[in-house]
Amino acid sequence: MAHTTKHQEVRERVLAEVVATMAPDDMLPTERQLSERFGVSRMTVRQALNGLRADGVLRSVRGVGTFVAQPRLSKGPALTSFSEDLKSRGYQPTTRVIAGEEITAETHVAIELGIPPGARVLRIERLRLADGSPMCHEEVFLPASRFPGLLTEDLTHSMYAVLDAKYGVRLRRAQQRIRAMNVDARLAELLGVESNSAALLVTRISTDEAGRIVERGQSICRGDLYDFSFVVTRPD
Amino acid sequence: MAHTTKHQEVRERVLAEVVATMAPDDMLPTERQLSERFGVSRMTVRQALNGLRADGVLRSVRGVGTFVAQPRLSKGPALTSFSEDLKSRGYQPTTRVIAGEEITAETHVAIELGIPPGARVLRIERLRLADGSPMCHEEVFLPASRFPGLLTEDLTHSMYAVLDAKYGVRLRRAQQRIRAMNVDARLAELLGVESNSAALLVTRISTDEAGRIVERGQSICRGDLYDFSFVVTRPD
DNA sequence: TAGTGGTCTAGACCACTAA
DNA sequence: TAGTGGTCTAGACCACTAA
Repeated sequence: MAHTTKHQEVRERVLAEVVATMAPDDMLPTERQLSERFGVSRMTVRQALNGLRADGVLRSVRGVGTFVAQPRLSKGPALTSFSEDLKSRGYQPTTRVIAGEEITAETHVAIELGIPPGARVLRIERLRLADGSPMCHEEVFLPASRFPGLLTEDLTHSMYAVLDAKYGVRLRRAQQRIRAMNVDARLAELLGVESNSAALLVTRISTDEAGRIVERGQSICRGDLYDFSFVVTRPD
Repeated sequence: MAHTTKHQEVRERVLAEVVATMAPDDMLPTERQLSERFGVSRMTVRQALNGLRADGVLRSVRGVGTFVAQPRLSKGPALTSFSEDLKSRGYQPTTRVIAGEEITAETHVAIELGIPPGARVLRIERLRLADGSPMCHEEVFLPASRFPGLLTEDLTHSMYAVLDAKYGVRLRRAQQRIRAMNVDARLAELLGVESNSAALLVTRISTDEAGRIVERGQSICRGDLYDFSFVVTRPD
């Protein structure tokens, strides 16, 4: 893993050299000590620790210190690929690639990807099926510069697996948004439903382990076959 | 709202004085300009903007600028009432009670509530509006034995607040399920949309702090006005 | 080249705790 | 009082873009 910034390096070293040797609730060296030890300013240490605090690895108490957190139970829905999802439910996932092309990003896509407007992006349009029945229509945008040759890969299975195997990119989290929509005639035909049927429109912006935006994806899922379940809790 | 830090104040002022006057994809003043305008250092501006970036309000591109993100009038993963949701976004929530009655539970409702089939339940049907526009249609079932007199209460505001104030029942978590549906003619008229429009159908089973099931609710939310946003993470 | 956001420094002071 | 993390400053340089 190539690190480009000091705070990323500090983060890795804190994990490997400090946290790894400690138990939950142990107190870390102070920020000033870590700053001296790693030869960086305290603000840089804080940038590294803030990431670990946000990820639930550490927790800090003002006036006291910074502690190793209890190992976190995974909460909330998981980021899984369509292929994984269906396999774990006993279906046979297949994929029909409708389009794979390199184009100039529209403004809003570029901004969502965090790249300059006018930059080149890969657009991949696929139909995902379960046991041969269309389940959802998927359109994904990725920065072209980061994934050279992706379009020549086999995209009839998990694209996420290709990103990992070929580019070493592993998705870590995604911001998802769910809306309802009526499908138009073209989508209706692709999905095998009547025109104007209700569908779930799921858009997501996925980031890798370094927090960089990897893809902007959009899935249009058949309303009669798909639902999303999750638990919500009351904030205290 | 009492602000304790400069960057919180900067955040509020950026929202109120800058973002509020702009459209999605518009570019904000530069960080250096904001720093001068608000009389704080650039690092403090960045702390404020970083929060807004994390919240999806802004998006930045290195070498280019910082932009207003597409708006999301979205519901997060917290269990909040419709009334709370809308107030926190600056809308005026109102409620039209369509029905409030005590009936014999249908089998599947009883089972979802964990009460004997044939037990009495309260059925409350309401239309929820924001600034006078219909947002969603709500149908809630509660065990009648636990909430005597609920139907005579004022149900034109938050029902959850009534449950708390009158019965000491506070909802703690809910299992939610989101699907897409086409609205029928009656719902279309209530919601002020065309017949067959897509809507989000959200069903939930809510439990109190003791883990007892309190309600089985169903909201049909206008697809053009509502969405659900949440973050998913990859399990390790 | 000029301008942007991203990172980093070497301090300073503040709020809070006594882990 | 001593020590911690939290905030903030006034710079500097870097990576990147040409919105």
